[in-house]
Amino acid sequence: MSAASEPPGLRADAARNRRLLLDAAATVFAEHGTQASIAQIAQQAGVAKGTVFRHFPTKDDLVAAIVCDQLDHLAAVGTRLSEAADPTAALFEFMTTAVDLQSRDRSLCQASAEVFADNRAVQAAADRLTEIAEVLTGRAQTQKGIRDDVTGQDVILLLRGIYQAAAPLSDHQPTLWRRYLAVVFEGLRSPGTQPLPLPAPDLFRSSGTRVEQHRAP
Amino acid sequence: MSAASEPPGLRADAARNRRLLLDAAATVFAEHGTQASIAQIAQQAGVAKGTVFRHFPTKDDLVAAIVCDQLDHLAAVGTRLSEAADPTAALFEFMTTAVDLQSRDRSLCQASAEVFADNRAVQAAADRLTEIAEVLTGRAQTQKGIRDDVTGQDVILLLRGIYQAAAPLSDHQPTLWRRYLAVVFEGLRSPGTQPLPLPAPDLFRSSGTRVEQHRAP
DNA sequence: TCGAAAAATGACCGATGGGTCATCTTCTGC
DNA sequence: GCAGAAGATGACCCATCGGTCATTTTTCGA
Repeated sequence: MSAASEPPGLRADAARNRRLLLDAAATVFAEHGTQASIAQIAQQAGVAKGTVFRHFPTKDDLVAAIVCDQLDHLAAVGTRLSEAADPTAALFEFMTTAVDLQSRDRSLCQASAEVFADNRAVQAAADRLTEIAEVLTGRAQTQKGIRDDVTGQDVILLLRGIYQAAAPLSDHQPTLWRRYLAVVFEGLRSPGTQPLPLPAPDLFRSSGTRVEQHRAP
Repeated sequence: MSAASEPPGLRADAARNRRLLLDAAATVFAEHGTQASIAQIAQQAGVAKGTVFRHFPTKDDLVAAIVCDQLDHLAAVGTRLSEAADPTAALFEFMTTAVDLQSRDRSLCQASAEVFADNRAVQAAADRLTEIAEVLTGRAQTQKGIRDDVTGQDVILLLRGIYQAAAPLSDHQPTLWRRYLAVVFEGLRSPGTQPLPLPAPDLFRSSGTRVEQHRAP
């Protein structure tokens, strides 16, 4: 996808190594999270450490490339589902896919909160994803499938929560998240006993630039 | 509480420093999470680094002490609420308190998944807390306040998820978690459109020993 | 085929952070 | 108020990790 597409003018060996690196990073980050070391990824790719930094100036750049790919993949799924016949079922399927993806890739969930609130590319990918979630949510609301005081942004944030709820037991019960997805979706379904407290989160200022969300550790 | 209670036979200065250390650690871990360094805590306590290791042989021991205190505090709140007149409201208040505590203490949520699945003391405290959650949940179910196919363990895990959903925006909207607590509680309320998928998680084997849950990174 | 540019390499650097230990300080029982 | 034990100190050790760079290897157009 976007980050994985080779920049033009690369020498043959460079292009090959770049692919190897992206594949290796995806694998290693998925399993060990973003705290995996550059050395680990270099080894997995069968390449020297210096080569990693030739392709990605900092570790964050590499993580960002991987995470953007995942977010774009999810956005593509969402786009496809936004034309489904049953909008509420489509939203549920979107959420299922998203949490499942998180459960298979430890880096995805980390990146959404950690270092990348201030990374341009990740921000943009996250915004695209939120946009799709907004569409899916809106369609389900039109169908009266879910309560109308939740937003796409709410849905995105809840995806993170659902995965994290089950995460402590993920080694033991890898699909436990389905249980909590069901609870949350039930909560989204009908207009509840009362409206939700607090306004929905809004990541955008009137100017269109994103609000700072988080400080890097 | 348990971990904070001074072991007997300590010299006066040792006892004083131990208190200073526990207070400092609670403060620093709450703000910066468990990745805060020992040096940082020593400085906050006004004590040399070596002193920290005299009182707590490893960093994990110190983190465990702090986390146990927090878990026990929460368990105490739960115990008090388990005698409330309105069990469903009591459960909701328990959950509110728990998520609020997480939002004020970054270490609490980290510790529940990270290094401490295999720490005796933390495990025991978590078990005590789960026990209380079980009672609160059971009472709310008897009152028909929440669906009867959720368990106290589910509630504990969901607490983590609720906090984590709002965490990416916690700097910007510190009480956003109330919104997602409302969604989840709505999901817990009445018997939904269908029973929850998957059996509830069960941390205990028939022997009573806890199942291994997570590998340390 | 050859030579220059591009890329790969891996030893190296500096910062960080957990943990140790010889030495100095403080407490406490007598 | 003294002696010896308990405790505090901080310099030090070592492993890890992100990142750099001089040197060597590979590519590829002419």
